[in-house]
Amino acid sequence: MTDYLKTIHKSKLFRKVPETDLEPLLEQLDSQLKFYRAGQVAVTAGRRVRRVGLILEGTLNMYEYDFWGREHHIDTLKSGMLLLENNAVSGTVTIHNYTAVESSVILWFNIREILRLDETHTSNTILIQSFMKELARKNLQLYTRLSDLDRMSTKEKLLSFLSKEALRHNSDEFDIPFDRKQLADYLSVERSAMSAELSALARAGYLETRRNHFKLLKPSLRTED
Amino acid sequence: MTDYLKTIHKSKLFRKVPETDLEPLLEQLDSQLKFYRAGQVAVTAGRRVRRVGLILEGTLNMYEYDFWGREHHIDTLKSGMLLLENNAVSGTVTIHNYTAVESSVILWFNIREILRLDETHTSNTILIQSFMKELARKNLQLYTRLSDLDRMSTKEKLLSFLSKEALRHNSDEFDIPFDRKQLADYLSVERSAMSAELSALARAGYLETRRNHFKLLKPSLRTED
DNA sequence: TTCAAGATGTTGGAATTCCAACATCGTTGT
DNA sequence: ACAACGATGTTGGAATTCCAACATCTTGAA
Repeated sequence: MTDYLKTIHKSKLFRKVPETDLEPLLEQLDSQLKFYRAGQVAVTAGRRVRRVGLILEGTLNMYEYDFWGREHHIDTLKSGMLLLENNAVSGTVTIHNYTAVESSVILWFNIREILRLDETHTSNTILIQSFMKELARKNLQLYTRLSDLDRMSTKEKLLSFLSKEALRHNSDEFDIPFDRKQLADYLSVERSAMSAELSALARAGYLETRRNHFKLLKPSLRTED
Repeated sequence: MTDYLKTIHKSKLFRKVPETDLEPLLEQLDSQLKFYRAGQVAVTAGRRVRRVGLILEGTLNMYEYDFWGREHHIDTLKSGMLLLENNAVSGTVTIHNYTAVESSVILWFNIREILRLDETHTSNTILIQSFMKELARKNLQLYTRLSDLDRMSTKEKLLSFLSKEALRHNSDEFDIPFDRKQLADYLSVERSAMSAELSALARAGYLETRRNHFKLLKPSLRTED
């Protein structure tokens, strides 16, 4: 564990815990390091979850099997991210599987331990604050993508995404963090069809784009061309 | 406030707080009741959020405006549900608007107050537990829908949704909580096209359905017909 | 029981999207 | 400068979805 104390202390979750409190806190949380080889299954769907995982090193693939046994990719989790945080808090069974795609290290800890009524150290409160912020951050992130996918056409998905990017950058001109293929995956549409739709939107005067740079155009401005 | 103490105590969030602790706790949280007429705007996008809202009575419409000024419905919030919980925790600005669709009552309270390092009453810890569970529950709910929408065709969206319903009911035969129109909205597809796709799936041997009752069929069983 | 309204299924043409194939553009390494 | 490769844009036919219109089935009220 001591080998990874620095890494743990760099994570969003434990960053604000005073360095001297970290080791006893981890002990209180009944935490444990586990090492996974590339390809090794870390978590299988169907198990009741008690501990949260914090990825210290490596990358995990998060996926699920449907009723007909087909595998579906959900997300790729990288160093610094949590896993099973929701099931651990709510004490539910996970429907997801997790496999290491490269050699990985996970810190497992019992977050509910921190909520015990009789233990109220400062570092406990700090950890709870950080943990809640992580849950809230994830919620907002899921809401954002959900509102992009909750559209009936590629055009509307694009406009939804670009609208929020403009809001996020507080400007009608901005760079997006995706290339075309990544954007198509994010919106769950086919790359070349999306590319065609972007061209159509540009022709229609909604925007200008080149690579990952975008400029959105207001209808009122468009008519003044 | 006293008029609504019973309602508050019935909510998921405050249910587990001892009844005698409730009123002082609400005071500690700097809480406040607000009343909204039908049609009245409760929250406008762009404001930094400090308090969480708990809907005690009524219904709110949650929506956003895109860059081009078009309004998009996000969700309909009913009695017992929280609003702005994520922005309040993370201290961020909300991009959503909320309007009362009928006469409504909201309890506003400062959840961060509960996380102050110097205040550690039992009821505080209980509230934090309930609040975290709500965040986690919402996260799981968003993940569920997201994985249904993250498909390229109506057929795949349906199979994803039905798979998880089967898992949830722990049975290949179950009732879904939607009628056809609601299901189409949930999956962001057109009702009649979805209806046609369901018929096609039934013909192809994936399932049997009548109204909101479904029975999923395994390929292996299908071939034995 | 009958009727009316709502829910569901079906159909055909228009529009969109998928998909594969290929052209063009940009970047990187030599 | 040039070649190679990856990213992006374009195109056409197949497949899917939208959309409107209508038929049929269910449910609840009279």
